[in-house]
This record gives sequence, C-alpha cells and structure tokens, in this order.
Amino acid sequence: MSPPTFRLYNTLTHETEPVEPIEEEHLRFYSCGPTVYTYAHIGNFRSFVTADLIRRTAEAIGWDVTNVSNITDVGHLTQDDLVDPGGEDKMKQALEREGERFANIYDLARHYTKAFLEDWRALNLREPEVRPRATEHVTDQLHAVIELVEKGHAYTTDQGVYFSVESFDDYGHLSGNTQAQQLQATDRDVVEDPDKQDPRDFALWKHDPDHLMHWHSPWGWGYPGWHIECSVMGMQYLGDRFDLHTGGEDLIFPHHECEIAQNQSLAGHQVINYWVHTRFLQVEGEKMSKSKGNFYTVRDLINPGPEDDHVPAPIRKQGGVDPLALRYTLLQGQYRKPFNFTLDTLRTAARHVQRFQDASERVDEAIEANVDGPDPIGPQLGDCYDRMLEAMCDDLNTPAAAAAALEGVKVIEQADKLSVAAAHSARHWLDRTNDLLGIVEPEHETDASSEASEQEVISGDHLADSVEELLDEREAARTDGEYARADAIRDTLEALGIEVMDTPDGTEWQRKTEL
RNA sequence: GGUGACGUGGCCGAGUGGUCAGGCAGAGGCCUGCAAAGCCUCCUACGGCGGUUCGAAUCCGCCCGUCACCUCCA
Repeated sequence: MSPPTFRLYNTLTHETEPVEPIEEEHLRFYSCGPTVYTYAHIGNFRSFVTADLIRRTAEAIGWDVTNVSNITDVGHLTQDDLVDPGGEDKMKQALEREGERFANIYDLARHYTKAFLEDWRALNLREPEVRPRATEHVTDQLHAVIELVEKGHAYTTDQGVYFSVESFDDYGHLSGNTQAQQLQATDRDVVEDPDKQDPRDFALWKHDPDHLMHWHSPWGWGYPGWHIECSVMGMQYLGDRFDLHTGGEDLIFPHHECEIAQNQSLAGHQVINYWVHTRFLQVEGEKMSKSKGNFYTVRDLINPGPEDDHVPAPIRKQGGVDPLALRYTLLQGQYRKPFNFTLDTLRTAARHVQRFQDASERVDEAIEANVDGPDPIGPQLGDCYDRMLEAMCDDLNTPAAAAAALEGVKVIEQADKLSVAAAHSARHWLDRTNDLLGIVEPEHETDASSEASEQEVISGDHLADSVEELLDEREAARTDGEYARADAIRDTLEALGIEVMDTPDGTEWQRKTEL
C-alpha cells in the first residue's frame, strides 16, 4: 500500500495542501524556538509538539527530515520597535528578578536553555538536526543587515537600522495586515524614532552600547532585531529555498511577516513554501495567565515542587504526571483548533498512556514465553496503523489518530492468549505507534527521569513489603471466610493510597492515582 | 475598526451530501463473598435563520457567539 498524501494547512494560502518537498522525499523545515528567559509552559510546547508531529509523520511515510530549531538567547526589547527609556528587555528583566541565581545574562540563558532541553526530551520530542543559538550567529545577522541596506531594503538612523516595508510589495500577505493605517505610529511605537520613514518599518539593528548583550557593528555597539535571527539561521542551514516553517499563531504577525520580507529581499525570491501555525491553548476554559492561577510550565506538571501551590493538589500529591500523559493530552486537540487543556483531560490521558505501557509489558512477556499459535490480531493492528497514519497525514488529525491508537491497544488487551506470533505483531504495532505519536514509551534517557524512577523503585520496594504482608493477611482472612476482617484490611490499604484488585490470577495492587 | 480561525450529544472531540467515530462522565447487566478492574448494552447531537438538493452537521448567504492576532508572548 502506498502511503497517504501528507497534507497541511498553509497559512500563506489559507488552504490545506499536499506537502511537496523541494527535494524529493526530503522535508526541510525551520521551527521557531523559545526565548530562554524563563521555563517553557505547556502552551509553548503545544507548538513544539506540532513540529515534532510533522517530523514523525514525514518519517513515517518514508521521507528524510532536516529540521532546524533555534534557541533565542538574545534579550530583545519588550516592545519590538521601541527604544525603551529604561532599556529593558525580557532577559534583563528576568535577570533583575532572579539576580541572585545568575552571575550574568549568559548564565541565565544557559540555565533556561538546559531546562528547556530537559522538558523537550521528557515530552518525547525528537531532536532537530540543527539547534542554532542566536548569539552564535550575530555576525551572520550583521552581514544580512548590511546586505539589506546595500540592496535598498533598509536604512539607518541614529537609533539603528530599519527594514523599509515600502521596499517589499508583498508585506502583509501572510497575516492579512496589509493596510498601513493598521500600524499607526501610536500603535506600534511607544517611543517613536523620529527618523523612521514609515510606521510599519521594523528594526534590524538597535544601537545601544549599554545593552546587557551587545556586539560591534558598522553602526556602533548594539544588538540585532528580533526577526532577523530566524531569517539568517533558517537560510544558513536550509538554503535560500526550503519547505516549511512552524511557530505559534502569535508569530504570524509581526514575526513571520517580517521574516518573509527579509528572506525574500535577501534571496530575491520566495524562500519558504508552507507556513504552519499552532493555536494557543486555553486552560480550564480561560487564557493561561499567572494571575488566573492556571499557568503551567512543563515542569510544574511533571515534577512539581512542594511549594508550587498553583499546581493542582492531586498532581502535586502524586509527584507529577507522566510526561507522556502530558504529551498525550496535547494530542487530544488538533493543532489548528482552539484547545482547552483541563485537568480532566490530563487524568484521562494518564490512564490511556498507562494502557499502552501495560500492553507493552504484556507483549514483552508473551514474546519471552514464546508460545506457538496463530496471530489473529496482526491484520487488525495493521488496519489501525493505516488509519493512524492517514489521520496524521490529514493535517495532523491527532484526535482521530489517538482514537485509532486506542482501538489498537484494545485489540491487544482483549486478545486472550498472545502467541509469540501475535506478540510480535503487537510489538511491531506498538513500536510503529510510538514512532508516529510518541505516546508509548520514552525515547530519551534523561538523568532526571532515571533518578526519579530509581527513587520510586526504592520507596516502592519498601512500600511493597508492607503491602504484601497486609495482602497475605487479607488472603488468609478471605480463605477463612472472615470477610469483615478482609475488608478492613482493604480499607487500611486504601487509606494508604493502595488499590486492591482480586483477579482470576490472584490479588493485584497498585498505587491509587490521585488525579 | 482590520485580519484570521472556530461553533457537533452532560463534557472532550472525529466526521466536507445519503452506513459506525472514539474517549470521559452517567445508567443497566455480566463477573466478584462484597468491591475494584475488565467485558457487554444504553444515552443519537450538530449555534440561529434562509437557500441549493430527492436528500445537509457536511455546499451557499446572512445573523449570533467564542477565541486569537493587529504591543512582547507558542
């Protein structure tokens, strides 16, 4: 069977289109990464998950993938175009807020970069081929700015270098913000540079020798504008024609609009064919914000500290959720639709992820047991996989793909006995499902997770001894028909957070999930 | 005001002209000493008003509503 056609919604054309890579069967794309001035939140990661799913889907249909995903570690102004009287930027603000923790702005950026990469791996995101840092490409950015000036697309003032929007006819194509009056000076500039020629013009370089990060340039000491880094790093690693660019919906304007203007002015032609944008998520029906108490970083949910009291108590009590449950939750909504992140969805996701893991264990045991027999489930699982892939190729329809995956795991659960042949089919399906959706098992070994699991094993063992003792006692009571005593023991265990289940194969127990 | 996305059962969420989504919650049943888990069954919706059609959740128009961007934000 030939693989389905991979289709994605292209913001540039407002249509869902077949993805046709410039190089046959080789998708090359750029993903806008984070500014590393704080911990990334679950909304940030919704966007990175989209990029990851594009990669996985492309790989699943047999394509090669080259992905560039940047780290923005330059402190840009809090207002894009503003020469702030106080010279504040996000990273400087963060440094002032947390001054004692970091020796300087580079320290701060390093810390949050490291944290970001840990979260990235925890959520089973595959590594990009290139992960460039903005600070390591400032010279390249300078060259690009010089070239834009030379080509007549930019001009200098005392305060910096600006891109001349008038020099680029197609400005506004991506966002629809074509009318100049939409960008009134009062809207865009809090402090106007009197020498700016058009209110729509945006900064390529800021003259500011006092900025915490500054570099030498033909226009004196200063730092680059926000938009130029992505243009430069994208074209440096992917060339002046590549396939696709991803980011959050807020980046459509101004960031990507400006990036297109820069790219095409530098290259002289269209550089990127497809633009894919992920919608913001809401939390419990509201915009995520610290003041509403519904603002979650990734680490809030997977590894909350005792003092993180904005994290719901059930999550804190059980020491955080499985990162894959968080990932699975994010798959419950298609990237282009509004998505309401709720505790309820997270709870359900945790249960479903557990089912995949249980099925995976059962399959491994069946392979070990090596019992001869027929394989009645192989074809069903193959069909499930086809539907998953079809759904993913249809503009990353993750809810439909997840539904098909759930059907597959059900097929494995319901199989009475797993012959070794059936188990191999199941193993194959689970592996391919994990390749496509990343929801079965972690693909990275992280220090944090191995430490945590080690601890869990230790405390688990300790707990297990006392639980087993109580269960033996209960079993004895049950055999003697002393059900009142047996139930009392069960109540005791329940109070300890242990759930008891009597199965045909004997009594089993597990930690009750608090969610 | 400009631009864009979206509006499906108690909740989440598939579905682009005529047969089923799926999940969660809820109800009943099987199983169980009783539970739990699991399994089976049930709950049949498409914002409103027009239009096209033999037939519309699905196409068209208008209206209403939600969200987002237009200042940094994924």
